[in-house]
Amino acid sequence: MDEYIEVVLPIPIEKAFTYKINPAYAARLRVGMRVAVPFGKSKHYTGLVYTLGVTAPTAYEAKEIDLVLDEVPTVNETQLKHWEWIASYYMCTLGEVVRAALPGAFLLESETVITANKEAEVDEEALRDDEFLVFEALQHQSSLRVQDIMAIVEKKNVLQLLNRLIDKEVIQVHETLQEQYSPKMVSYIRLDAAYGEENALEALIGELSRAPKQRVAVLSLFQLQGTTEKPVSLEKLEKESGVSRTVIRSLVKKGVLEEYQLRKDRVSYDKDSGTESSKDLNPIQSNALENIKQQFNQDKVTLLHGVTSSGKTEVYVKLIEETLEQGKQVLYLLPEIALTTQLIERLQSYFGHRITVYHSRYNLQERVEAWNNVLQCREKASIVMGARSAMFLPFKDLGLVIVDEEHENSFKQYDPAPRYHARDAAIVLGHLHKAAILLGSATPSVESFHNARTGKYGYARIDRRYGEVLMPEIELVDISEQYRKKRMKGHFSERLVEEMADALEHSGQIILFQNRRGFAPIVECTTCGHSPQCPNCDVSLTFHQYSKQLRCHYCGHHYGLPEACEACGNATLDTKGFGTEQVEAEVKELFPEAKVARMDLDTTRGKHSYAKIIHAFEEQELDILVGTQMVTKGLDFRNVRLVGIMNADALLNFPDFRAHERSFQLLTQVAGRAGRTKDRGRVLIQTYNPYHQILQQVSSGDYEAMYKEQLYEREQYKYPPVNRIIKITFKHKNYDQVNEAAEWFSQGLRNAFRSQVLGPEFPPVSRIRNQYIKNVLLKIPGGQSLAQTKKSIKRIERSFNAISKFRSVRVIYNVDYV
DNA sequence: TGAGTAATGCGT
DNA sequence: CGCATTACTCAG
Repeated sequence: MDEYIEVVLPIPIEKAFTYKINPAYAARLRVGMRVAVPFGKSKHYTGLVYTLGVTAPTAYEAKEIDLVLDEVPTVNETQLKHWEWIASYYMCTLGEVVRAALPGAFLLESETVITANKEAEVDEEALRDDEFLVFEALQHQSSLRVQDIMAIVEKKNVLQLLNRLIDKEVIQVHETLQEQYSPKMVSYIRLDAAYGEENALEALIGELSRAPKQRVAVLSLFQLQGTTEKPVSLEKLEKESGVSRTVIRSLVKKGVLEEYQLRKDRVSYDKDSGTESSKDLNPIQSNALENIKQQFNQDKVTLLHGVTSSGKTEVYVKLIEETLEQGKQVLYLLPEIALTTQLIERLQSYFGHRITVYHSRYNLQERVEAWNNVLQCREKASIVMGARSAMFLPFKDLGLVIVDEEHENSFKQYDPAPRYHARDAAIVLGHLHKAAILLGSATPSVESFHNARTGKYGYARIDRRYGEVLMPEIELVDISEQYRKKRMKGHFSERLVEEMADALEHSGQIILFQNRRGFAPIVECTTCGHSPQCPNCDVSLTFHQYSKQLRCHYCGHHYGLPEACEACGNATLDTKGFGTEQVEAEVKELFPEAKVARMDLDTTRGKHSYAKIIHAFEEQELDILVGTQMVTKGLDFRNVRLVGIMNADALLNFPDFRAHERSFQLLTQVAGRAGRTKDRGRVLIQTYNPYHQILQQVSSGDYEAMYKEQLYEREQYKYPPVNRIIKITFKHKNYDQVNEAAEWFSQGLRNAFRSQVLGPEFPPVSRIRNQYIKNVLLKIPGGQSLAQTKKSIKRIERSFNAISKFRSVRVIYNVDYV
């Protein structure tokens, strides 16, 4: 009797696929193991075993799996449950969740490999130009990938070419499947066993008298082995003896030394770190801690609302300690951007080697190791700190989930699917494990605060900064008035320049925040008003001074700044608006003595560049740091005396129901960077509109006023938290088709939901990478069943897809769109 | 999603 | 007409 299983593939297809299994495998197959399976005509994919022992399909002949890739399941049942929830809640396929959840190295895909056909004689004369190019390339390289061929012949479609080459018996094609993960091996050196005896060694030294370098190597090794019990690595021996690796290798060849390999963890910390005991809490913190524990006892998700630098981390540390004592695991989620070495080091000083860090800057191999550490419940994975994808790790027994900076909207994945909110998905995960769940923020999201207010969540508050540090003094500067009086120096008001000079004089540091990178967002011809646009997207190109380039921030298209206007030919191009680059340039002019650095997407591309800038600022090698959002998150600099916000209006005027909430959060967070020690910090906010409610609320630090006002507005206009929203996006390269499709779909929605449908509307940037975009917003009132609503949407989608002209329009769902 | 195939477009 | 590009279908 053949046995059959269901397999989930990491592709956006709703259903699982049935495969036949070799009876030899049947006994050891478990749900959650990875298997390699053939899929389609030539592809092989990695899939996850989803159901065992299903009945044989009748409608088709199931294929047989290629290979079982695991000894033990890579994914546990709790994870599968959690992923199913994500797929159904966020309206995507389980396969898409699997793709996002598993480290890339776990998901092997077959690749077509092209090799020369050694058997057949090739008649070079009979080859066409492009065929000859491939033939020639194969004389130098033993194998080529399809993408290599594309590069060689500079064409996208190489299928016909390959087929001709196969016919002419020039090449052979086959599929390979390779495990991408390999443990890191380190070479170690020891004396060959034959020289274990003292006199043998002495004789050896004598023998080597004519090879001084080799002799030094042997002596150093002997010395190293004498001082430590640990094995001596090749690298260490090289360093200690000052002898090159060729000399050592020649000794290995002679049989004097022996080289052997040991597996090494890519991610490891000193065993000694983490000995520091946790700090005693001040009364306010202990109070909060007690409060939190009480809420936990009632199984409530709890919101810790603590102002910037109030010492929330210390409270977390206490909770983590207690969880570890119960032998349970801890998940500590942070937005990517806040995962700075600063915070990680701080936690490591308490918990050291018990922490595993998991985020996007880790490479494939490191992620696999982290995954396996969690899977095996190793001590070093007792605490996992990471960005949103860390919650996909194979936890067995979570006792505590912390979501820090809970309000950050970067917790919501935007593209590709699954478009999940890590905070909300982590809460669900926590519930599955029956773990305690804590959300932390200085500026909670309106949603979470609302949940706390209505009693759904527990609530604890710390409203004073740690160590009696005062909240910074916030001053609003009216730049429209300054412009009128011609008091502005570039984009700097008189007040800001004064305060900067003062800060520098007292050797305090300064952070300047401008929410735009590049030099100027728009270049405009003063003669004809033309401004260069991106050919692929509906946006003006941003000017970048350092590269003298115009650049599109959506598709990356760029070219050198033209000398003259492309439309009228006059050399009268001017810039409009300003970004971080320009702020940096102006600062350098205003304060030529000061050391200035810039921190934005452009300066933090490299793997370590981010850490470098932060480190330099920490060590006070820099006086002024100019940056985008990046400077607002989780950084803790002792010596910042002044924070300047170059233009608050750019934030406030965002066309989005969350713009005000977000502005409040962002401004409060940046402001919080100032004065983290005894000296009271100063914050200057430049704006055209100093009487704006939000700015008033920021300067008085009145979170509740902001909350009340926002809640009122959202009740009026039926936005979250009173309603849920699903954004449905339509994408197609044809303008009319998007319009028609969106119109048809929203008509269907209106029939079902009437006035709850908003749009369709073009977003501010209505074309990206040559795709036109139109959005429809569906508002779902509190009482309405979400599951039922989604079913109706799916039903509409089915009839939508039945219309052939709509089928090529991509439909994207974004549930709880932020 | 991505590979294969059918349908359509393009230049001579 | 021969080839290349694009659209569409389907996978176990």
